[in-house]
Amino acid sequence: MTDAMRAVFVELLVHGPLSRAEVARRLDLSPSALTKVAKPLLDAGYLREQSSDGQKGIGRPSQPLQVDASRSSFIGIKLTAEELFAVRVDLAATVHDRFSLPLPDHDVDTIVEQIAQAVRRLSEAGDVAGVGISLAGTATPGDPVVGNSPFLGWSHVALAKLVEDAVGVPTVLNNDVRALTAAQQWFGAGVGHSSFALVTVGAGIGCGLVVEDRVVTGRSGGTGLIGHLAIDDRGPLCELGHRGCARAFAASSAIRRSIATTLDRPELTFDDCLELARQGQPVARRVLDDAGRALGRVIATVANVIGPDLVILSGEAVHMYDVCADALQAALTRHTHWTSTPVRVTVKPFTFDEWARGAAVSALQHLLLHS
Amino acid sequence: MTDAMRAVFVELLVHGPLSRAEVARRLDLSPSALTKVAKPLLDAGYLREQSSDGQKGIGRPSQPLQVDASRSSFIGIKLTAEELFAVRVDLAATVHDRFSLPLPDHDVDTIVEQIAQAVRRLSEAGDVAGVGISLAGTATPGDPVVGNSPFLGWSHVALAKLVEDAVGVPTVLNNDVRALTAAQQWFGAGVGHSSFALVTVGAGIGCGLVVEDRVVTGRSGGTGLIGHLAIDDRGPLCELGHRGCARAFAASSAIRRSIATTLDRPELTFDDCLELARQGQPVARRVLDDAGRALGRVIATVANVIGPDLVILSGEAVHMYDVCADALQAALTRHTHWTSTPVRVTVKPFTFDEWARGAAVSALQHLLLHS
DNA sequence: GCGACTTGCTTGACACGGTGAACAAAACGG
DNA sequence: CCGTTTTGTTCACCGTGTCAAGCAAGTCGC
Repeated sequence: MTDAMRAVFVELLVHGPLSRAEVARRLDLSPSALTKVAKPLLDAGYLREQSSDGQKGIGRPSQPLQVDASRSSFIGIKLTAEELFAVRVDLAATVHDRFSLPLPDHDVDTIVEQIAQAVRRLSEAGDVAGVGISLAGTATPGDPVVGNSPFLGWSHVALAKLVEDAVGVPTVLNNDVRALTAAQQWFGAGVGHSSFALVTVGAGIGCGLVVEDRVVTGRSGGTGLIGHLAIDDRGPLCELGHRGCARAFAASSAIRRSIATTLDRPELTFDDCLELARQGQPVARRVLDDAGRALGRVIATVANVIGPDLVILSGEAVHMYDVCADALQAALTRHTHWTSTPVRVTVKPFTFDEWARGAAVSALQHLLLHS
Repeated sequence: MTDAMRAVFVELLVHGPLSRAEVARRLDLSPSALTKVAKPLLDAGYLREQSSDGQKGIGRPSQPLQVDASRSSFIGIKLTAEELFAVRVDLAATVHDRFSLPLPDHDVDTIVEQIAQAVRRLSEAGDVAGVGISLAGTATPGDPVVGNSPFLGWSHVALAKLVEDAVGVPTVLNNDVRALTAAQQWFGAGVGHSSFALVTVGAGIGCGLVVEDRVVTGRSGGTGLIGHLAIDDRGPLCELGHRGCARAFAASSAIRRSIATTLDRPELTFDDCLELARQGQPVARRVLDDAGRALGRVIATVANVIGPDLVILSGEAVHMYDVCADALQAALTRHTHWTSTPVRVTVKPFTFDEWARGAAVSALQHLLLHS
């Protein structure tokens, strides 16, 4: 696998079917290089030649090349405190199968065994080229060790090596938000943008960054630690005792708790709260406006600091967006630096699969680019 | 000039004298490649061979290579509303000469003529390989056009082309903070860090970023727009009407004004104010503590978002650091995300030359890497 | 309907940057 | 003085991509 082959393959994988000529232009290669490079990929079945373009135009019609996505599979696994979610995806990151298992305890051996079981179960349909594991905490592709994971109580656990030994498949670790960012970069709203941010809302608030086509890994794996960004020092308290930080305003649990306690209706779920706000219930309305404002300000802060082309909003609680969109956009405009126009915000609907899918894409990316 | 030659040259330029073997290891090249690559650079006089290492050790002693910094010169120019500051530097970014001119008006032709005059004056001592121009506003190396410069009242001015035509030397534009960041990356505190942030304090508050060894250029050239980051919505007003934004707390003019008006002593300079705070004058003390807190929070925000190895603090007003270090560090610790340790902050003394020097380094970097 | 034109793709000779193996050089240490 | 270690050089070679040329397959104009 030469550099050019990798680049051609990735270009076709990410930017869909393209003619050789077009790929050559994009990668700044000669047309002849493309014939030469595409040949072995076609022979090996990684690429297919689409019959005709359909596009009428002057000159010889192009014969677009396309990646045969079914040519190999990856497994992605997201670890949470209670459960393990696994998916099997093809090269285009389409989910073909899923599986989940409870995690009875946080013992390393137990978890490795559960992971191995999930991998075996999802490998029944055919060979798997790589396994990606994502979790909240410090982990990076290229390092087989989980640095620190508060929710599992782990530090310095060589998880990738243990799993590799157990299942015999190359294994890549990553932080969950960064994995999701990788998925957006190649197969989501980030395609075509060399620089974007992904902001997630859910149990917490996270942020992943892509700068000049590279997923950013900060010092000791920590980037996008915006959950505790201070918004208003008279706001509600978060679990760490900060007053008015972003997650105290906008995390789903904080929103639910705030509305449920004020209304003295402890049975309310998060979605009930959204519904109340939609109906105009004043307390719910106010809490969600505050949440929207906080998110708008978080997004503005990220946008001011790094100047991304685009901010993608996602996470388990993104569906709250339509309830607080006005407050969010207003705050975004208000806090955007005066020399810029507000950054474009794209809302990406979320299913819980996304976390595991991100892990799979993370493995795919790493194995494709660094081996 | 092959890629390898460029890489070797840059490695030697930035990381001082190194033996061929060491360079080969760092750049992942074979030793033989190094002999081959170094030959033409030595012959052309761009590299010199240091006689002996001095380092005693086993094995054949190494013959370190070193860039002959005097081999070529660059001119850097910083434009402000009233004046133009120019310096001539060598390849190691050492300033050898300086020159300044007033800018009678902001007419494009006038300014081009003044720039040409400065370049001619500084070229008397010998040929110049490139000119870099930095200014507050949107400009990037690689684009000959100044997108927008509020203080000059310019938009879409092809300054680089005009200057190139006038002086016959390749010309590179850049935003001033980004140019300063480039200088720190190759010749300052950023050397050896693949990811760092530069925060400047002075008339405004700015921020430049280096992520994975690349100076970040955001959407339409805007990165690090942290001057108006909201700190406390009960704080002082800035000139744009924001209450309690970073520059309303920590810009030098804001600090001076705040102390001078409270004490009703309009004659006080910024440095007088620092002296008062040093002596414990309560009003000055409070204003500078607030400024330190604001800066600490700005730094924490940047550090949380991108996770740099290091934050370099600089700018015309950095010398205020020793007056507000405690407040700054306290705020930094308080607002750093709980899973991280506070980022290391390095204070870089500042002379006004630095802006122009940054412009020169910016040109040097761009011409070396992209041609 | 035929040639002119345009664009896509392929072929084969070739240039060139970098590697690997072998070796020379320059120190140290017993 | 000879092994050991590390640095640096030489030279044959290989592999990757370019260049020039030509073929392929369509549209356009007359």
